[in-house]
Amino acid sequence: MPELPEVEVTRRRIAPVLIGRTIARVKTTAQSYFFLTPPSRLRRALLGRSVLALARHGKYLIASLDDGRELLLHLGMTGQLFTSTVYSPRLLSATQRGALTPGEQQRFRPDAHTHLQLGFGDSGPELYFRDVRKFGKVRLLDRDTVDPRLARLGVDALAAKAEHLFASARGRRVPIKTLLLDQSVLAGVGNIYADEALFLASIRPTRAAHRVSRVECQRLLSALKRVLRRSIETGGSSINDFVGPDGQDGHYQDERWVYARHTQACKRCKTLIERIVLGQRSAHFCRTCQK
DNA sequence: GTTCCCCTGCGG
DNA sequence: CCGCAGGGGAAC
Repeated sequence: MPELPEVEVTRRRIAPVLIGRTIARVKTTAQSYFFLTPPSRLRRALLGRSVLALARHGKYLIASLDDGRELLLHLGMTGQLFTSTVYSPRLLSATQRGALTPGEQQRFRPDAHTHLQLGFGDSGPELYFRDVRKFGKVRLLDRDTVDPRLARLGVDALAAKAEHLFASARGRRVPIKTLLLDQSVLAGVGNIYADEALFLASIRPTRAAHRVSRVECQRLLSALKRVLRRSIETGGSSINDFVGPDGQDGHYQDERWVYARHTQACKRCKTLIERIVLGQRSAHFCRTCQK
């Protein structure tokens, strides 16, 4: 679900309510592969700690603890990180939503999908990490240890240079979209923004990476950065599950050109947007605008 | 390189 | 019942 913009929106809104507060209560669900660090160890390690800084690399959030350790967070497909002061229907299942009378609000109640709850030594809001599908990840990193997942990440997409993309594409026969989604090439790009950037650069997602010229790589990366920045500005994309940490939906979905618009007319040329499958993921494009 | 898997819920 | 979902890793 969340790509770079949604993770960055989350980081910016969570940081002020997380940094500098002493963790006084930790609750977790039972062990599952969501926990790369066993929940019992996580509870012990976090108690009494505070967070000094919250950074992002690609789709990972990295909280620096005051004892030199780090907490890695990944939202996977359905991860939601938010505070107890928020309310959003996206935090409820459809059944629960249906039981609400229109306009009714209720405080979030931690449920079986709320895998991590942090309470603090003041009267301020608690922090929740909820994830229905459990594709998200939490890991405690000891001082001076390197997480192999982080180590494999390429340059953050917002900091990348076109020459890097071109060099990474050379000799690669994979579809250009598959290359964009490769986190060891550009960290942070996911399905929505790969499709959107390829549309804006007029390149078909299926084109072999080595057939994308240097100039096209420049256009592609510049389109990608533009799309990512604009999405951050508008609070990210709320198409299925994403809810901002303050409970607000993002609005970038209103500006998309192709993602999940298959069977609808291209906003530029009226050709029907197509949906194909590429590397087990859906890809959306306009065959008139993209070559 | 593909292919399958992890998991839960929604909508046709 | 089936297919689908902003993720990623491991196994052929």
